[in-house]
Amino acid sequence: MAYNPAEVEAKWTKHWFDFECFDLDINPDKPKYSIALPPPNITGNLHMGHALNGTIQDVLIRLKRMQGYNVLWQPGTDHAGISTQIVVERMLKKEGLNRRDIGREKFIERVWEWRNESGNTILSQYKRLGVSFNWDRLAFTMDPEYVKAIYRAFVTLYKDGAIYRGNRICNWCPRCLTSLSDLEVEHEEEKGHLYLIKYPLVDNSGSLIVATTRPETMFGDVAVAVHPDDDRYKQFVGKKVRLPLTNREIPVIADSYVERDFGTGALKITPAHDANDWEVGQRHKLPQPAVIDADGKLCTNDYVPADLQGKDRFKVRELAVEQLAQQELLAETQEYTHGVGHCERCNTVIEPYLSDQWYVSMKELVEPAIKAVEDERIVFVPGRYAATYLDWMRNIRDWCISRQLWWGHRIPIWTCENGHEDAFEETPTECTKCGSKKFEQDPDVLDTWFSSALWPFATLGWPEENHILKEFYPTTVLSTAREIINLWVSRMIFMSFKFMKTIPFKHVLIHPVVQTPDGKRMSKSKMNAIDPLDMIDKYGADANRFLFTSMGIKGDQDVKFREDRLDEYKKFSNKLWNTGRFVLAQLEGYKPSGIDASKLTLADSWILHRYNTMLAVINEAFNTYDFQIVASELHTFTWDYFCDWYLEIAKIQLTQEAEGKAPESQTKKVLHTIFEGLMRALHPIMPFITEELWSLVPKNVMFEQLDSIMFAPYPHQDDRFLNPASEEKMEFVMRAIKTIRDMRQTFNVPASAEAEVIIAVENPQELEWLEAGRGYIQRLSNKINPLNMGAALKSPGKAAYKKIGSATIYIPLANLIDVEKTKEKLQLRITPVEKEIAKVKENLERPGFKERAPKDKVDAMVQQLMDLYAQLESIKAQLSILDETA
RNA sequence: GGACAGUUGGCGCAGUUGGUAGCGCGUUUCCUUGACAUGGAAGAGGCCACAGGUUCGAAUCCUGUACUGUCCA
Repeated sequence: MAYNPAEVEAKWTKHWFDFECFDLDINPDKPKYSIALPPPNITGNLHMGHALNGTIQDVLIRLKRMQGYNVLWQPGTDHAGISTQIVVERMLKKEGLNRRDIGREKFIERVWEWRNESGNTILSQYKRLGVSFNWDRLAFTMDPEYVKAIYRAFVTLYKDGAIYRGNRICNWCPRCLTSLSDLEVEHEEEKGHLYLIKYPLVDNSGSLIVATTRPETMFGDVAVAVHPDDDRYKQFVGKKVRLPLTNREIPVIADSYVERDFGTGALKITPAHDANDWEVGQRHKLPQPAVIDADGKLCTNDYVPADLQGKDRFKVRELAVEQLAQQELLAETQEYTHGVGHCERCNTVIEPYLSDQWYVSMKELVEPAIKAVEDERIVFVPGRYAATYLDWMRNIRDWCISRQLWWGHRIPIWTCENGHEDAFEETPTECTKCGSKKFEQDPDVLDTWFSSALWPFATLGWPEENHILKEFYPTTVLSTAREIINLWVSRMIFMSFKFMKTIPFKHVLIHPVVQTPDGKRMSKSKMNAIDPLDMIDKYGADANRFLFTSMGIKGDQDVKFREDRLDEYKKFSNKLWNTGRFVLAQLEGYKPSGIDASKLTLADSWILHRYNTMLAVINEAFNTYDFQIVASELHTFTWDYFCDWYLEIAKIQLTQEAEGKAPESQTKKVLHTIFEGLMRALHPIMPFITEELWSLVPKNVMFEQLDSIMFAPYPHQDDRFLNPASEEKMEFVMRAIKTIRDMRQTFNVPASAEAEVIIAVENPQELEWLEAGRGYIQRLSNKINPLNMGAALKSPGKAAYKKIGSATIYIPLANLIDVEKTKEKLQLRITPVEKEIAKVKENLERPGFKERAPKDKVDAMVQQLMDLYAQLESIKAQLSILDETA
């Protein structure tokens, strides 16, 4: 019977909500653990990054809840100024309207309507993953309480002089019609051209050739700059050139900003349309004529030739180049690849634009935030990302926080009729300076990241001081993507120091980027993104979560997404399911009770030992966020040890017991202990299937009362069941079994044929071990009859044989096999062993080895060589026996 | 241009302090045995990107090169 994830997932999602399992429960006696979910944007859809990150956080939250912590996982969304505005503007466009047609107030109403209908899509998508958010605490950056926090923060910073208005070049998106911070600009390598343009000297003594990628800005040129030490141009400094196409005269200046090796070493200076040029212009007190407007069109003013006014900047680039060529002022056009800034949201090419914007001064804010990471009060995992963060923070520039949008938090700066400007947390009634009652509010809104920067404490109620903030702040872990380190993590840290006087979180987990199977970044525009919801439909939420867990944190930067890995974990879900069906069938009517350690069989002791050592390993791996280890340990234990070996042995023990051939065993108790515990151990990773199976397992009274496995304790190593000796014994027995299986196949003994097996054992201890495992050997080595084991047994003559330890295993071949085929198979085994022997011999005979290497290493290698010789001899002897048989 | 990371069997990845290279998928052979064919058993398959260096010994440590990816300019 196959596992059906859809059914189980729907059932338990409903149960968890019906029983309010996800509501915040504050128990003052428990230690606290908290995580603030990086708020997805209301226009977003769940992508692989969300799914991976959501899984990591949920694994931690479920683990800590089971480990007895009082956990808070704060969910919510952010209002995403630009993205949301774009979405609603697009809807208006379909109605033939734009936002100015309906006005600011109506427009914002429309945005709220859209948000209330569609803004929680991503949260319901998260639900499919099984995340255990505190769903009763959903927050939104436009909630009235949250807005209070933003205005408190803004006004405080303003009063402290940390927020100021600046007139300078900002990143401008001519499509969104707003400024952007440096981080919202994406640089892409693009093939363009480097145009070499002749600027004739006014005194007719020749011309300077300047290099530019943007000839359309030339109308705003106010100078040509050369490096002061550049001998090629020294003589021209102070002279004037005539700006082509306009005939305006501009000076040649010297500035060490110019790179002599770039282009021709002569640079046009356009202060209004280039950030670096703006600085050069400031130094030389040059004017800043604007020639491109907010829409990205050439201005209608005296600087721009009449025939180009009002035309698009890219069109003008073509036209200008054409005209220059006609006038023989275009010296050369070179192919040139360079980085071009694009709007992160709409991909329009960014236009550097001179305007008034609001800035946050970073210098002081950043200081404690840098120190906290240097002192490791905040730890990045993997640690190398601390360098990324510190590098950014140490070279940080002031933050442009105003956006020319309507959707967002309107900047709370008000100016009275007499021109007095101030910041207010609430709409002012009276000017603080002149008592005027007439005000106008700044039209711009705040950068969405300004509000996100307050997320960890604003969601907990700040600026109100309440017990939740007190109990759960600072949060424990922040888990996020690395491209967000500068954009968000850094800002949360300095805002937390400013307003909470402490760190916002202790550990910052940076998860890998989920790439396409061929190692490319997934993106909607490239149409190569894989939808995690499709994957959940196809393979189940638990399989997806297991995959994400195995991608883990560890040290990886990128992981390639491959669907066949999901298929593997779907199979694992199915394996668990069927294991559950088998175990539950055995446990019908079983009442949990303690294990009597004195009655354990070899296999019982062994599996209990393995189980408990695994628990120690995964608990340790969780502490170091090494989720790969957690996933692989659980997978290996479940499948390779519990299913492949113990369950098969349990069948033997239970049959013998049922037939009265053995005394009452501990088998059911062991099956119960391990299976029940395994469900709890797997639960943080695979919440659905473990909840279903656990609900069916017989449980003790305490567990029976719980609404969910998520409230049961997480298993940990129980020292009473540690038994390393059982491992040594059992491994020897398993080796014997594997050897017999191998021999049967090597010698082509048909699976249906009963074979006699004789094991001669010199070492009495090994004989004892094999005797303890006699029943297992007989059954698991397939159709063995009879099985003779003893110290003084002799070779039965014409038989296949193989040595393990002091034991020689014989299988009389009689008429069981095809001699020629078997010889071929054996021949193939000689070369690898001979190669190995040569390698080890080379090691041993290497000059200096025996003298310098530690003795145990030398001994081990000698032993190894002897084993290899024995193997080789054995194969050769087998061949000669086969020859005789033929 | 600067920084970080990766390069191990056909594919995706593990390899802790240097000491016979492991796992999953795929592949070959065998097995319709009452938990599971989304399964079980046994195999085949690798000079660990390249070039130097340290060492008795390097996938592992150091230096450089190439390619891939990401972040920041």
